[in-house]
Amino acid sequence: MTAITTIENKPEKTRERGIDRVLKLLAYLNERGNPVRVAELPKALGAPRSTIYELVRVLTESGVLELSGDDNKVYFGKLIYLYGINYLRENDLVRRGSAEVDALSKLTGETSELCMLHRNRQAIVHSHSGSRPLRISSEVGGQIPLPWTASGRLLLAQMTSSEIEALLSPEDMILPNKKLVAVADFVADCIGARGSDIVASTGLISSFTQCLASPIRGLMGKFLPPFVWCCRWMFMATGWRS
Amino acid sequence: MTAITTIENKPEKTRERGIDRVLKLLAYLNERGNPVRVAELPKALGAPRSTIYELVRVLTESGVLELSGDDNKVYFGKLIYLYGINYLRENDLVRRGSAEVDALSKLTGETSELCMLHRNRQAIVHSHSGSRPLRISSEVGGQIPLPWTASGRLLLAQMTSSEIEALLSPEDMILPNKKLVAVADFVADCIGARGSDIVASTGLISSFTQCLASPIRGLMGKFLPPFVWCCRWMFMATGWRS
DNA sequence: TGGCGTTGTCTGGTATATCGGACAATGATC
DNA sequence: GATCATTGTCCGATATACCAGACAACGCCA
Repeated sequence: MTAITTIENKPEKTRERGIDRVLKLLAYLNERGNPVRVAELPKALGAPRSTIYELVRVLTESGVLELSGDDNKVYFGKLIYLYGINYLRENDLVRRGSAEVDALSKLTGETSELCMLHRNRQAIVHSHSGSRPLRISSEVGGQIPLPWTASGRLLLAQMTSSEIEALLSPEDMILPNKKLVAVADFVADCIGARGSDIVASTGLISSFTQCLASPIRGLMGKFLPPFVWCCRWMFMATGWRS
Repeated sequence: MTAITTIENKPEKTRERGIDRVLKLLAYLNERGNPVRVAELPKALGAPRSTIYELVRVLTESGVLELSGDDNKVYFGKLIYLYGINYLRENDLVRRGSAEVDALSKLTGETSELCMLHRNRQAIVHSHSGSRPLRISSEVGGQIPLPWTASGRLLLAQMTSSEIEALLSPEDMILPNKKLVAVADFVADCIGARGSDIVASTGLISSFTQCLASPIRGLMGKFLPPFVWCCRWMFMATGWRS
């Protein structure tokens, strides 16, 4: 469910600092969402082969990345997971939000998820699948195009039209059912979601699916900077019980 | 529950690559387990002030780290969390292990935790608190001295005596009740745990507490390299029901 | 079996990141 | 108000990381 993008391979002869390359490498792996062959990283990241092999060596030695499989694929390692759960110790939002999502899912029997805006996608931070035999859910860590869901509209509700348009890529405007979402319509939906406590969408990901999304606000009703969080429910329309 | 260590500040005039400094910085924050003032990092990491301020700037800009509070403290950012949950997509062990831990906790009513060996500590990867009014648990992400628990003994069971001794620091041999664990006794416990399916300890962290630990093995009964995983139960002795 | 493309490692040159130290701003103390 | 210690930024020198390109090994294909 994730789109693959390749970083522009500008043949400009500027050296790049190793740290910057590492950050891009991690972002790329996150964007891909699965292990990637080391050999394809130089081209994907627009970096020299020797540089990439050396960075991967350093990062796998430290445990930040791990090599897997027979064809020299690389992905996030357990150290990153360990560091990541440290984040929760100082950030109640994800912990409490996850607990609320679990509770909501049990209450309604439907898939509930905690999402955040990450770059130009929505990232699934926590997910609790519904209990009904037929249900839909996203994979935790996955990144979904914003135009596909009500939560996508809600996450962009506080932005200006030009800010919203800057985040959209042509391939993300195409729904899984191949239908095209008009940019103008999507922008209007986002702006229309402004100030709403709940936003709904129907039949975007597939027929009969509905998405309800609700913003997570900070104190005094303000959105948490940078306005990235929301809670959403994904369910088959036929099974909803209020 | 974490011990604070400072990286040796050797005044050797060797420059250090930025990536290496970043990895040490992340490891230090993980070890500390809470936000740290940026100003104390140079000394803690044995690095020049300008270098550290620059690295922190780059990492906070990218979202890997976040600044918090009024006194310029830094800790892991949401990007690290996001990258970390990606790890789960390709690593069933943590996901299934966490589910098992949850199930075990519900079954027994006691605190259950998934742990791994990380450097010279045991790291709490997942925890599910018991349901009884009085219960003990560790904080996810926290790192606990190995001599304090049965799981510590189990995690080191496959090592040689000298390997075990190399991992022990004097301050970790002191229990929360101020009693000193003899290195020789601890090493004997570890070696004694070899091949066991379950290891128990009583009254280490506090009187009346018991810890049961069980190894997580790979196929063919082998420990998963590098033999880092186990599941443990922490409970008050008076409440145990088999 | 030979040719080809890809992968992974290695090496020396040079562009620049790292560093020490200077300096200004800030807050605490006397 | 002066002094002191600490913090955070800045700058030029230089140690070295980054890079292009060479090379060996490997697998695939005709």
